[in-house]
Amino acid sequence: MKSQIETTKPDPLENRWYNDACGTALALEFAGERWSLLIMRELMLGPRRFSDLRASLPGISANILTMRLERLRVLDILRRRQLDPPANVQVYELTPWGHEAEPIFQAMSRWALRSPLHDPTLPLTPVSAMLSLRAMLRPDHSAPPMTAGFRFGRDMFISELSGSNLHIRRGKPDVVDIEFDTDTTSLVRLVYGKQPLEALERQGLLTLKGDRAVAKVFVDCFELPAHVS
Amino acid sequence: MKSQIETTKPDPLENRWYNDACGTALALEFAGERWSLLIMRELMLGPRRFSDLRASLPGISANILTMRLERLRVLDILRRRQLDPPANVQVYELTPWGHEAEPIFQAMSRWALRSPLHDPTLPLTPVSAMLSLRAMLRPDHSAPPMTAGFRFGRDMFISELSGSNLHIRRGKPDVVDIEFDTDTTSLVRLVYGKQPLEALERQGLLTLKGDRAVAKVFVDCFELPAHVS
DNA sequence: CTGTATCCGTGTTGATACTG
DNA sequence: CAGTATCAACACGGATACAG
Repeated sequence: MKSQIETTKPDPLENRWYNDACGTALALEFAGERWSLLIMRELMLGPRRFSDLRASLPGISANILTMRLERLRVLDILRRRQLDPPANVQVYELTPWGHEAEPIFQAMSRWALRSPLHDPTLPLTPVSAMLSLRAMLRPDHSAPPMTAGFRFGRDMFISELSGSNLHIRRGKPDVVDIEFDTDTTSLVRLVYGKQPLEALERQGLLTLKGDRAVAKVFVDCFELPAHVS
Repeated sequence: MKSQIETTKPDPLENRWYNDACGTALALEFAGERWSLLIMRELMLGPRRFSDLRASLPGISANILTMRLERLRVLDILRRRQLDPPANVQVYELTPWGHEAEPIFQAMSRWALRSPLHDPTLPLTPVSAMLSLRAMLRPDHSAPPMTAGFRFGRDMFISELSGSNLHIRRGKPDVVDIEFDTDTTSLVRLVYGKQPLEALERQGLLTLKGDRAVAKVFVDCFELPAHVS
């Protein structure tokens, strides 16, 4: 069929699945293959290494991850970068345009979490837990600006809440108003399950530093969408 | 691996691809298979028949369409409905929750169309053309409220522009301020390519009814996002 | 005519093992 | 650690046949 000589490495760009000028179809051609969007999600809060990604995406196999990364790279959604010595490792990071995909994740989350099939006890990566906060920030909350730190083992984040904006970056939470040291599932139970802070602390699932009242104000800024039917 | 006896009809619900509490992963389990989102897109502006869908989704095969429809039905994203006599045909229509997926399409479109790989000359279905108008409505436009009708052969729509809202429904455009009789590609050239109305009319690609000045105001309410880099 | 089911060739996916 | 190679299983798309 193709008049073109077959190349050893198939060009990811000529693989057009849908022949459609529609933006949705185009997005699906870019990132509609299995795993692609989840890889992008894991990169939304900063560069990651190959093995980080593999560990965060339970079930993906190495060859598929390689293929997806290569395709996303060719499409200019992400880049591969060699870290300066002495680290000297390579990481994958989103391009500015890749970062602009975040509204897709927010729209998908807000829609899908309304299903009664959502199971909040399933595991969650630190990145998706943090991104979910941004997606589920109540537009009508009235909390004052504050900073909150999160420690999920080695993964640490600093978030700055200010009005309808929640800025998130990786980093050791040094000077923050409140700091949670926990795992992602417990954070979900606290923030979305409205499980009492004290109960989680008593079970040893969460440690809070900072003002307890401020922490409760923070938690109340977030809300899962209501289930359908 | 599975301790369960295999059923003749595999339950679409037990097919969990990603084991992840993240909303994005859940959305991808619901609608991440090939074609699913495009089927939903085609239903966003009203019920369609099996053969309508098949014709709108060039490349899908009948068995795949059947499988996707069944899965979306079980998930309560769409329903199958028997039209009253004398029509007596069955149609597929989104549930209210299915309709709530529209922000996903908007986010995907706005993101993907910024790629230089977007080819606006590819074919476009009437539904995606109309939906794109809603996605690409400039938030800062200052046009007064107006109604615009669209005829793409048998597919007819009425849109009501009012501030930042563009309501769209199927229907014969009877009492509208302006009416376009054209094909989707020409509409794209007019609205996003900013090709002059008169040029398209001269080529016989478009017929306008109503006030020409109003039509130009309408067209200027829409804008494609700028390409990256 | 509308929609569904079955068969089959092909390409994609993913688990395992392996290499620089 | 960061991938590559191999191979089996599955999903896809096309054709065809079937049912209302």
